[in-house]
Amino acid sequence: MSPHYQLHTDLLNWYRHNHRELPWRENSSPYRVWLSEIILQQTRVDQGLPYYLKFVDHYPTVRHLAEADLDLVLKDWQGLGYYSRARNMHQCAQVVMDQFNGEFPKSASELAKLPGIGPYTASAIASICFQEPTAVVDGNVFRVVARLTNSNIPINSTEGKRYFATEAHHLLNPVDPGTHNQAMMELGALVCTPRNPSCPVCPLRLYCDGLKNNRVDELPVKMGKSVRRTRYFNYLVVQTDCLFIRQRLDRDVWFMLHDFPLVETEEKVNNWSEVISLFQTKYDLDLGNDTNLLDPVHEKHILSHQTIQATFWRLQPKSIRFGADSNIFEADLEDIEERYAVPILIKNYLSNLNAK
DNA sequence: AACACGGGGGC
DNA sequence: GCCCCAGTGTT
Repeated sequence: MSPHYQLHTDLLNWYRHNHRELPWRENSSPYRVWLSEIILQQTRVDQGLPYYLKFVDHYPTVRHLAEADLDLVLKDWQGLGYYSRARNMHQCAQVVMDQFNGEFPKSASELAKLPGIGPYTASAIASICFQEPTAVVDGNVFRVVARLTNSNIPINSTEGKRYFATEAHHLLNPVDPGTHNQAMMELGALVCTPRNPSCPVCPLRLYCDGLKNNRVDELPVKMGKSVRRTRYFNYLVVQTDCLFIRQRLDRDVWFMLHDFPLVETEEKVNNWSEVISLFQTKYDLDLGNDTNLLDPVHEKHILSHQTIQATFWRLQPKSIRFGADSNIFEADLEDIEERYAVPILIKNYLSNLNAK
């Protein structure tokens, strides 16, 4: 019998009575578990749930997803963030179709070779769908184990990753690893929360060294985060019947999403003449006479590693032309709504445009 | 080993 | 308005 038998029993009893009813937990196929895990990486359940339902609806099987157009997949993903997840998910579906005959591999080590599937997602699918005894280590598990073991090792250090993965493996319930893993994560989400955890009702309170030492509020320990750089985006918004947009194809944030013709500057640009000059240089912009120049709109958009100070330079030209080698094209609002994925910064701007 | 990659919620 | 959350891939 496992030395953690009583802990396992208490945890599973708590899970049985307190877990949330979520669609991917009923009749879970590997495809649906995979879909939910990809969507829920770095994403709260509340935010990811509507996306999960949309993807199951639009792409009921891995074949549907594999055969779908990437731009439409990105459009369905719009707003979730970390768009490489959508690209890797799409590619993964194609690999599963082409190389695995439409069936997900059953072991964590095989799963981890697929695009977008790392150690966490591989363990989640293998344990939940195929009962492989492999421990998941997500942010919840890091926190639960750090408190349980009263460990000061930073969870985002190399040593921490190794240590907490080892500890999570020792804690794993070999009888039902899939449910155990889900219970650990659910405990972190509902009870052992980052702030104001509910220790008095925690099923593991009697086993928790952090609680015994009154150190729950100090755990887990984390190393300092890097600084955020500031970038200045100058967007040219051509307000005619259509809008001029472009797909972002450089190696940069929001890869493959769409925004407006853009000149990035080191400093904030404050006047129209400088903006027009910059666009003439970069895009070979040809602006007719009698162009109506409107007041610029300023928006600040904060990402995890950068702060984007965006200025929307709005103009209403009689005629306008961009150089032939740019990938700028015209689309109306309806097209953008239906077909072209845009960052939230752009979506919000367009929404305000509509409201006025 | 360090960095890049979004967006939303809590206080 | 600021702080926090956090898997995977790339360099």
